[in-house]
Parts: sequence; C-alpha cells; structure tokens
Amino acid sequence: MYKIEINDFFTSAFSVDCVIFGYSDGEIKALLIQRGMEPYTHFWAIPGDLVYPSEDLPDAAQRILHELTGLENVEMHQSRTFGSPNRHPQGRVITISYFALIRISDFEIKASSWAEKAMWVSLNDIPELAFDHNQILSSTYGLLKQKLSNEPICFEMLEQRFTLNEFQQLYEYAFDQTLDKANFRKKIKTLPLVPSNESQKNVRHRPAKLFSFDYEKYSSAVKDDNFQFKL
Amino acid sequence: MYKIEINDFFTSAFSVDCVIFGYSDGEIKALLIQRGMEPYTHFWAIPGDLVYPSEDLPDAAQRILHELTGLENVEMHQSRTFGSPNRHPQGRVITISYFALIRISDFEIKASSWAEKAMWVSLNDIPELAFDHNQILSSTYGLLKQKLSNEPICFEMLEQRFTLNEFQQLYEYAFDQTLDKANFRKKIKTLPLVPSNESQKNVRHRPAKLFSFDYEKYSSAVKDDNFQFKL
DNA sequence: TTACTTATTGTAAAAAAAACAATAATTAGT
DNA sequence: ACTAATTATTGTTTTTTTTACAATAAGTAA
Repeated sequence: MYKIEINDFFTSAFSVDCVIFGYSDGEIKALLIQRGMEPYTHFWAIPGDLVYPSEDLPDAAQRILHELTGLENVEMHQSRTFGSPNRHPQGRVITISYFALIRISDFEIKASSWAEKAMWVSLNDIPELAFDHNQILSSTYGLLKQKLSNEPICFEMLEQRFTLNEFQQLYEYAFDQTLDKANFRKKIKTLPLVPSNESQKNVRHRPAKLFSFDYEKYSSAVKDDNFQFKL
Repeated sequence: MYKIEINDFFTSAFSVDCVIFGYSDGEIKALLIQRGMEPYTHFWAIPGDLVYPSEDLPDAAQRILHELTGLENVEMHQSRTFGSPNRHPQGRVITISYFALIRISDFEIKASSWAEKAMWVSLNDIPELAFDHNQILSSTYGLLKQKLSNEPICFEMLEQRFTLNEFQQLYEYAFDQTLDKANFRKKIKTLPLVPSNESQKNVRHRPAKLFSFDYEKYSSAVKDDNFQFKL
C-alpha cells in the first residue's frame, strides 16, 4: 500500500479563464481567442492561461487577458471554478473563471502571445470551444443574467451614453422577453440616470435623448438610503 | 533571465473546505473542527483538506467531510474559490469552498482523522479560525442568504416536519427583520407544503400543525409551470 | 370550565405592476 | 414650408401584490 506524502499533493496547476462580455448591435457577445498552441490548437477558446505559482488570482486574470487580447485595466469578478480531473490533457489543472463586462467600442482588441486571433462572438453563434469552455461560458452567462437583475452592471457594457431604448433592449435580449416601454421607463425612474443635452444622430425619426449612469449617486444612494437596484 | 517551464506550473495544490450550515434553537450554526495538526494546530477551522491529484472536487468534498466529521451523503454546492498566494504557510494552496445545509438532528458528528473535535457553532459566536477561514465562512454565509431568497433550500436545514413559525423564524434570523405572521403565511400559500396530521408536542398552548416540503411537487411546478421560489 | 397563549383566517388600505392610450417631437422627403 | 412617417414621452385606468391590522378559532394546562 502506497502512502501519499505531502509533496505528492503539490503536483497540480491552475489557470484563470476570463469571460469578457460586451454588447453591440442588440446582442451580447463574448470575447474569444483562437489558440495557436497545443492542446486544442486552432480551437476557439475563452482567453485564459496558467497562473504563476506565486501570483494572486485577480492579478493573473489581468495579466493573461492583457497578454492574449491587449485589454488593460479591466476589473473582473470571480465566477465559478472547474476542476474535473481530466479537463486538461497535460495534467491536473483547475481553472477559476473570472468575468467582466466592457464597452466594446472603448477597447481595441489585439491577439498576441499564443493567441492567433481575438474576436467578439455573439452568444448565439458560439462554436465548439477548447477544453470545457462551452460549459464555463454558459455557466458564467447564467451568473451574468442573475447579476443583471440585482446590480447596475449593464451600464458597463452599454455605451457611456445610451438611449433608454438601448437600455431596455439589453434586458429584453438577456431575458428573452419584450417589455412595455412606458412601464420600463417608470421602473427606472428611481435610478440615477442623468440626461445629456445630446441626442441620437442619423436616425430618420425623432432622435432619443442620451443618458448616462451616475455611479457616484448610485453608491451614495445604496449607502445612505439603502437603495437596492432591481430590474 | 529565467524562463518558466511548463513543469514549474505543476507545483501547486488545492483543497476543499466544507461549510456546513445547520439550524437549531433559532440560530444558524456552522460545523467547525479543531485542528490536531500543523499548521494552525488547535485552531478551530472549517472542515477541509487537500484534494488528491486525480480526485474530482465534489468527491473530495464528500470524502474530506466524512473523514473529519463522520458526515456521509451530504450533497454540497460550490461556493467561492480563495487563492491568495500566502494563504497557506506550506505552499501554494488554492481552496475551493463548498457548502451544504443539513438537519443537525439527522446526523451524528464525530471528530476523526486529524480533527480533535467537531462542533456546531452559532454564527454569532465564531472564534478566530485557521487560515482565511473567517473570510470563507462569512463569504459563504452571504451566498447562503442570497440563495435563501431564491431557492427552497431552507427546508434542508429545518426539521423534516416543521411549524410555519419555525419556517418564518429562520428567515427572520437570516435577514434580521421581523415579518408579519399573517402576511408570511399568505406568501407561502403557493409553496407545496403538505400538512401532516401531527402537531407540536409539549407546548402549553395551542400546538402548531407540522408541515413538510414536497420536493417532487416543487420540481414539477418549476418545470411545468415555470414556478419560481421567491421569499 | 376557565384562563391563557398561539394558530389561523379575514378585511381594508396602500403600493406596485401591467395594460393601454394619447400626445409631442423630430427627420426626411416633396 | 408642409406632410408623412416614425418614435419618444407622458398619462390614465385597471389589476395585482403587498402591507397593516383586526378578529376568531383552537388547543393546553390548571
């Protein structure tokens, strides 16, 4: 009978996978890369890589996302951890998935390091991905939808200034239902949306006013007035 | 300049920590063990240990919980992952926390392996714990509270048959607010609670009827009727 | 049988959500 | 400058849900 020693445990690795969501053309999209490296060469995948042995997880997520896609200063939140013993062909690798929402137009993505390409892909068009990344993506999208109801994170993916219809359409897309425009507007009356003096351009009808979300006012409403976001 | 090799990554370990919640005497409690082993000898801690290199995470959670506390067949759900580089003095150890709710009276706890003691501790009386376990516990309690609102998990910690007041008191405890008894009862009218023909015993007032939660009816209501638990 | 305590049900007021309708504003084209 | 078209925006009524509070019924112990 073989007795396991303490050092036998220290033979594993872990990775982070960064699920980056964005919104454009009425669709929620995820940022994917094409792998230029074994295993799963040329497969599309969520940007992710191994974590250095002395690196903190959020730092690793930042670094890896930057190396593969050029994205910098993206604040990510932890999603779930996937640790099936055979999920990685090269050894025991547990992966911690992180996610973030960004404004697609605010960033320029640029595949680098071992990423051959980097691309926004609509959640409707996700191909077969490397490893268990399809599972990671759909699980994280579930988490995103849950957060959309309880936190004002949609404004991280909407343009900095947006029309109320764009705001509404994002929710209609995520929850796959149409909402009454008048009632939606009543519901969001309590949110700290500040109107700008600009409007939509290049539309052949009455242009909608552009709004932006006041994060400061939101934070103090949460703290002072116990305000709770709910949609 | 040192170039990192693939094998340099495979030098880490991971553990699972099992946060077990229970409810008795009107309080939510967590199952803790006293460590009989380096590091943090004699500190109280969440039951947890290193995962074997080829073991799946949920299996590891089951095994470790059983080894340390004697608890068997407890279905656990993933909570968060904690991976600060220096959280473990003996090397890089990431821990994935799992949690479960159980009926305290259904199980006999029995410290074994390197656990010196095992004990239910009210969340109000948690001492300083080993590692970052205080953080793990409070973060997981946050997750529990969130789930209490959206899933019928409270019945996993209530007695198999319970009074409606006990049910209500659990929520009052968790959310630290008193609820109107009449309105609470109206709210839960839609839940598949089945009355038993027994009542409370040994009370010197009108005894309350005992109910139990019908999981089957709940599942089919979710599937067929799109029912959603909400409290 | 009585006193006591709690379970249980009911009703009315208030608030929130849903449904629907009407008006105002702007642009593009004639 | 006018018209047609389209959408933004606001308003009103109805329905549903939530909240607050009150009344009654039921069981235990003495």
